[in-house]
Amino acid sequence: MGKDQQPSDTRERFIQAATRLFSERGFYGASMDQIAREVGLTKQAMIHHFGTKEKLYGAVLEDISERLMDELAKQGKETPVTFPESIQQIFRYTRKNPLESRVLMRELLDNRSRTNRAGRWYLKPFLDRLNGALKETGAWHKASDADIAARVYQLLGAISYFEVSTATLEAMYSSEQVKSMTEAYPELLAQLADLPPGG
Amino acid sequence: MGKDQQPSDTRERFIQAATRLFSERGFYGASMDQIAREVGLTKQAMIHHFGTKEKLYGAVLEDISERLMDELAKQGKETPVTFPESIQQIFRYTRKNPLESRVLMRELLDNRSRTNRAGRWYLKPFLDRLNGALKETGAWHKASDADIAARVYQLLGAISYFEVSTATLEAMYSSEQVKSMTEAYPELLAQLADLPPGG
DNA sequence: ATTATTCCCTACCATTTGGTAAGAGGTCAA
DNA sequence: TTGACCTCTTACCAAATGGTAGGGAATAAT
Repeated sequence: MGKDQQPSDTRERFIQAATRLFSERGFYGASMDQIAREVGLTKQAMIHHFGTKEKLYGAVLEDISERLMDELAKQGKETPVTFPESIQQIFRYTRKNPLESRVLMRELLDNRSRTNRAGRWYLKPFLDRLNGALKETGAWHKASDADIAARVYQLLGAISYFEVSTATLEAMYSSEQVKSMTEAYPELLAQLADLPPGG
Repeated sequence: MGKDQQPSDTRERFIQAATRLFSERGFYGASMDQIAREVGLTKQAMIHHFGTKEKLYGAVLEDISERLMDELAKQGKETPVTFPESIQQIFRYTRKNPLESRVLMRELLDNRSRTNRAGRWYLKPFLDRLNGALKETGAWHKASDADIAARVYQLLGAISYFEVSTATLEAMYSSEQVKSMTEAYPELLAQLADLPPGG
């Protein structure tokens, strides 16, 4: 937020560790002491940087949101890309950064109960950007904003859910099966992303 | 599990309260004291019935799994139903029972970190049943188990994710938009469920 | 040289956590 | 009537929780 926001390295390391622990155990399950010790500093050092646990968590979300935006920006820089490609890229990104998917998913779950005080929803710009991309796509020019948002959300849902549940899948099915599912998934996503709107 | 498993009413009430609080705050966020006070009894009374927090949680999962199976069984009783109809029914069910969706989603998230000791995965029969239903569908007869599981998982993912994130959606978009998205969603699901396998 | 600021520490603290110990009151069988 | 459960209670407990208070060392600004 305000301030100069120099990464300060230490701050960055706290955010990294917090991302890991929040992703594994959730907001309530991860303790400040744990996170700080992961970095090799004390809980109070962390409090010095972030103030409260809530604010630390906010910093983590902000960080994730930025990375997702960067990913999309990076993509569009050279070649104009299609919407399905964007979706596949997000999928690949979440595969490479599973921790962030988990934090995001948890945020959606916790959001309702934790006081949504700031009212600031860190992911909104990212979603708006995807919505815009879909709107530019052939059959979607005339689609309503709601239809567009629904499709985008469905795709993100499928992506997050897949990533998040991989561990469970592996416990239920053979790891070969999981592997072939994982490989087949981008194509499935692309199919769905290409599906024209409405019934 | 073992024992006679008489519902015992009190036990049932504990499970109900636990479902609510686990869905709102997750495994770590919900305290035994909170849950018990919700029922109007003491934490120790609850411990008497369930032993530990983990076991209480297990009972909650077991309960949810049973309800989902019942829902599918109820459906198939009179008319043979199509796979898309099953999916839509699950969607309607999760809409009516949002707490359970949330608990399920959280379970997927927590599963990895919490010692998956029992190795018992309460949802497996439910998933197997859906997989079976899809296999009976036209173009899916020859599809691989992995492809089938992938499709089922994608659909369940889209359903859970949608339900779970409704609160967040409402914070981001107008509630009218959310409403129309919600109404459009079953058709989207049916479309996806009808989509033939492979690329 | 001195002040202010940043970063991090030790020392606490009240509260809450999951869980144990021991027993009270009731029901039911022998 | 005795004794064995079952259900639920009060009384504890050690450990962990998020957070405060205050200071020490280094760096930067004056």
